Amino acid sequence: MTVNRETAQLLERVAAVFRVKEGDTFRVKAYLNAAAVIDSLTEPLDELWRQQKLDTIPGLGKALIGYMDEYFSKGRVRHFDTQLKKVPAGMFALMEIRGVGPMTAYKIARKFHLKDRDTAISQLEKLIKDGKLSGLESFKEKSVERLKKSLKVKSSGKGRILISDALSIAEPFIYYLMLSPHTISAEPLGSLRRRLSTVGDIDLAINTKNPTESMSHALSYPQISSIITRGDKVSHVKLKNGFEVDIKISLPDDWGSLLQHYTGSKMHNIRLRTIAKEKNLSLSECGIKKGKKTNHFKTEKDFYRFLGMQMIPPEIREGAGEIELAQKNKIPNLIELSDIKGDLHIHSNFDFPSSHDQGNSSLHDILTKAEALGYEYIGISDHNPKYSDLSESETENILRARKKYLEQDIRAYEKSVKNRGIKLLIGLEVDIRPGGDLALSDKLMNLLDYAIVSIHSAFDKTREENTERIIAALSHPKATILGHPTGRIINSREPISADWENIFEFCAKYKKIIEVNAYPDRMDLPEDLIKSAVSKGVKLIINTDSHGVNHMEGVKYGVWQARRGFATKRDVVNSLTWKNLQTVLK
DNA sequence: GCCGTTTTCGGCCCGACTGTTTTCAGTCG
Repeated sequence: MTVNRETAQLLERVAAVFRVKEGDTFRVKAYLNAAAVIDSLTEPLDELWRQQKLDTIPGLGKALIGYMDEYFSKGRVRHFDTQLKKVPAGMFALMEIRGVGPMTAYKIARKFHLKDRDTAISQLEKLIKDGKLSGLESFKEKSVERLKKSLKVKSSGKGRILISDALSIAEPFIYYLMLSPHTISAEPLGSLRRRLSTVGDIDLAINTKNPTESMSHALSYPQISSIITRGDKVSHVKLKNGFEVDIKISLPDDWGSLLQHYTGSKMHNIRLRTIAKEKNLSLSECGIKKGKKTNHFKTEKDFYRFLGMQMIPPEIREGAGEIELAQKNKIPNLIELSDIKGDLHIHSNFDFPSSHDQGNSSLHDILTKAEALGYEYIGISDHNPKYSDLSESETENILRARKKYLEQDIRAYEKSVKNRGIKLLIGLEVDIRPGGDLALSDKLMNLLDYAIVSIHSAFDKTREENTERIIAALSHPKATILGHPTGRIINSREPISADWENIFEFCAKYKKIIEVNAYPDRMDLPEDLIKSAVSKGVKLIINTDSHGVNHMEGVKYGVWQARRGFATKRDVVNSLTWKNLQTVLK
């Protein structure tokens, strides 16, 4: 578990104790809000604490910052320990079951003395089996059945998945929804619509004049294994592949309100409603209430306009200042997929002793795909030849042979299809070694059109060491691009620790380019670092890191990620024409 | 607990769904 999730969970548990032990619901809200904010951070909380930047996090005030100080310096918080001791610890395990909140969990854990977090669930299962649970106050047959169902779901439940995987589940469902003559339109909602790199639940919305028919059509989707809740406006189902999907329905007159409401984020909506409340407006998925009159909205643009602000793109609705910008009409024109004119991080299948995995597509296939994507140029950036096994002259021979091979290939391609003249750059992805030197000599670096430099080893160096090695690597004149900067692999490897402000200042000064790697399990840079880079005037490049032509279509993930970091066309060098790109790479 | 272009006090988003409590509490997003 990451440090952010651990800390958020601690706050959630303390909040749960406050919830069941005293009446102060606003303190509970404050703790849960802080937990949600910490969860949404992409930088590790302990890192921010070391840099004394906790006071920049909204929702953390004097008291909580004090507790965080204690937590990170001593490993525990006395006040929290005192609170947590007031309840049987088994309740925290029960709270992980869907439909079981603090009150229910506490009621069960107290009655049956579930004191152990690790065994509480199995004890609960036994209690149900023995029929002892229905003895509880206001917990009858139906509640037990519901609990049983949730326990089943829990055991096969899945965590957050990559946006690419979420889309592959959502898109066939949306296609199915469109088959109904009652469906006017259908869209993803929530984190999927905001294009987060990972998605928990999949939410889908249906725009229809016949809600009853549309809901029953949706619930007949053949991939559904069970219907968890069923309502006129909202239903919740589980698919055969184990993922859960929320289905929301709206009439055309309320489509804008519904999209706005369920796209969130929660923080965005809370912020928006707090502002609206000051004008005596009440916001919900049903529209905007002013006194007794409810205003309806067919589009989100109308919804935001009514509130006196610009339409806010879904990707930046995180309650992180975008509302204030929209009120001042200052939402930037975010980069779009159609702005992208090329991809400079593509691995080919040219065969040589490479330091890491090679691509599996030929240049011919890569060019064909590039043309389909409407590109003006591409760059081939295979990994450098093995550093320790080869002499400099052997490496040189490989690089020269590769250049010859690729150039032959592009000439053959041009002849065969009379293409529009896609320009080819022959580059390399060069390892940044643990000490900051490159895995290619200065002399050989000069054979390249450009180099992407990336960390592929020694991820656990200190913040200072990583900062130094990255700056050292980027100091080579040919090292123009820093590839997948943080090295994170979502759900499997943490980002490296580095002083990014320092690195970005170096990049701005020496015109080095930071990659936004669009590979779905990388999505690297994280969005808050993109924001920081953009604010310092650093140029970005959105690359796919393709190891096969099908990966090249994934550029959209990088564009979405860049949008989440407030990047505009001006910030992204592969939106430049071929001519202008060449001057940037020089 | 947090927060502030009407505020350092007095507010704190809003509604759907479920089950059981005949008017609401708990949970979720």
